[in-house]
Amino acid sequence: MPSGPAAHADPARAEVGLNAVIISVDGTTPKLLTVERQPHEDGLPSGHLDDTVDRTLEQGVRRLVGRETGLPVRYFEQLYTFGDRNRVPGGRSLAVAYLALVRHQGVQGEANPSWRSCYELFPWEDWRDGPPAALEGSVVPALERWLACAQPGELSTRQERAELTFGLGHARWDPVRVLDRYELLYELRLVGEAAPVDGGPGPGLGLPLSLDHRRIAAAALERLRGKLAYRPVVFEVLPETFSLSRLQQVVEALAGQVLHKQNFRRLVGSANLVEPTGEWDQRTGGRPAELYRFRREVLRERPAPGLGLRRLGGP
Amino acid sequence: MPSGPAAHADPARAEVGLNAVIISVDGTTPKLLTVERQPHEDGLPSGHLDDTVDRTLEQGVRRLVGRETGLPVRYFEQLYTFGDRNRVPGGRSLAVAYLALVRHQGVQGEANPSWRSCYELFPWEDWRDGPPAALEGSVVPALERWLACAQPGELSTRQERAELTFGLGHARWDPVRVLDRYELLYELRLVGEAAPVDGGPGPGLGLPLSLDHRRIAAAALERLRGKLAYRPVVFEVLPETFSLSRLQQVVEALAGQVLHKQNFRRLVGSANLVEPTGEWDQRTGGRPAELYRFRREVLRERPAPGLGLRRLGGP
DNA sequence: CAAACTTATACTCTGGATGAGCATATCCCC
DNA sequence: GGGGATATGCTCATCCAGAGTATAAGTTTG
Repeated sequence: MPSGPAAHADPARAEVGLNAVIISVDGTTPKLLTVERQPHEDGLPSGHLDDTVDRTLEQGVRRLVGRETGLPVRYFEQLYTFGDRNRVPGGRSLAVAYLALVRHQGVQGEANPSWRSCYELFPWEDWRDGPPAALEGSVVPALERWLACAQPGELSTRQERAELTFGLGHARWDPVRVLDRYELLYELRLVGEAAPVDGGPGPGLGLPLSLDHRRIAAAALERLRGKLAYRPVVFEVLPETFSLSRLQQVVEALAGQVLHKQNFRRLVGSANLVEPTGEWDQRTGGRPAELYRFRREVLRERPAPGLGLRRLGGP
Repeated sequence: MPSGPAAHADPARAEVGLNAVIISVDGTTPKLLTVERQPHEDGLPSGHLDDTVDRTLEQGVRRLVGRETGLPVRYFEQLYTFGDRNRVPGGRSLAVAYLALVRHQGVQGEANPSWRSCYELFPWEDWRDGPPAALEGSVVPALERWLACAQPGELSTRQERAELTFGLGHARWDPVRVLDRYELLYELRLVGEAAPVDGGPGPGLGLPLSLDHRRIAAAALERLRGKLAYRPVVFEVLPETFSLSRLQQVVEALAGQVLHKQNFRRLVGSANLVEPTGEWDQRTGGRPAELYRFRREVLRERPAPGLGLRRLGGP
């Protein structure tokens, strides 16, 4: 914020870019929206702040998402502002990134928007069917090479970092540390945006995006997973009514982890975030499930009590 | 981020402002640095991004802090980007706010920098000597008036929000919810920046700052208190060596809460964040205290294990 | 139609972390 | 050397998260 009207040397007016990481859950798959930025190169929906119409940053993002996707966004949250001069070719571009949550629905438009599984971008993040193949197959060997070529003094530090980041050794996998993991893989040149190292495994892990967009997506997934535990954000990707099993399914999809069913129910119940509707879902294939509704009043009670999952507890 | 070089209609170039909330601890008082922006009006150190010298946003803040205060900053963290068009008089100003931590030392300069107690700005946030006077004296009565004039449907919602935000009724005081509290007080017109309501208490609670700077400071304190629990940030305001009591004192100052001494030690010990130096502080006035040093290696182990205070546990 | 299976829901047990108190050690000051 | 103050070590109760077991209420199948 300027100390005065800053009349003199025109201090660095910068273009204000906006990026949106739009996330939804389709069945059991968490998805994010990409657009075609070049032929055969996808990236996040992006645009610029337009001073003539956007009163706030969030309104700018809202306009941008509307234009590129037409999706009705149910939740916005500012993620981070990127301002490195060398971040994009051609000089400074300041970009404010937002996380947006929507209920899943189809999209089409001239920018070729499409839904991508989050785990297409981050194949090592989905532990619902046990340790992901990408971990054992690519990450662990690469980590071992990285440890092998460490300076003697660095070794224990590298080792500890690797174990904590990827939950190896004694450490437990922490679903939230998405960005840490992406950045370590970037250092290891295991993801496509980083130029592959000689003799490294060919194409790189996961689907690359333009520029640093996959990094931004990692930050978004990290933020979302973190928030699941202490803010009621899941409900923004769910329909009006849902069974508790569906709620758990969606949380598991986003967290990339299976949860203990009974304990999940206990927590949801004690958090007082949902109320029964009296209706029942008959299409379960077993005993019908009661349908619940999010008690949206809790959003007014500002310190929203959260889902109760204090730590995303895995099995 | 631009889809192309954006040559055409010059999409909304904005001035990029920078704000810094510089925090340290002086004895048992957490302090933040203000500068004189107008005669008799203090605010946060602010400036603009300078494209010719600042390669990154953080470098811009570093330069700004250096110019206005000369303080050596030990930790930077981006807080939030404010972009409302009507935020400051005279059109859009985009401002990126940063939290900065320094070891305490004197400052002087032409902008009249001075250290202010955080609790001069937020008198209701310091619970170390029991419930703060400002709570009982001003906040609670104002909350009761606010509840009294609620619509019938709103009452329970308002009540729940008031209780959760300020730890009244069954709810416990949560040291982290600094911003929630400030914003509620702003709505109640209890803080000086908001125009006083008719019949409201005169001057408003706490020291006001320019524009929305006190709100930014609240966001900073909230972030810092939150981080105390899971990232080793306290050490950035402490000297190289310190006793465990001093460490606890500083945490208590920032958290605005007294902690159980024995449990604090247990946690610090198990978190493995500090190591004994073998030296002893003789000036304790009692049994000498062993001096410890932060194991700075843990910062390399990226998912920094945190202080162990999973919740800032009060008595 | 009954057995087998699937899914939902309820209750119990256990280990660990957290909150709180008691006890001891080592200094200073009088 | 006793009292006060601070540091440090240990124990106990409580709560909660993780994990297991049991029951209810449907669908599918022989």
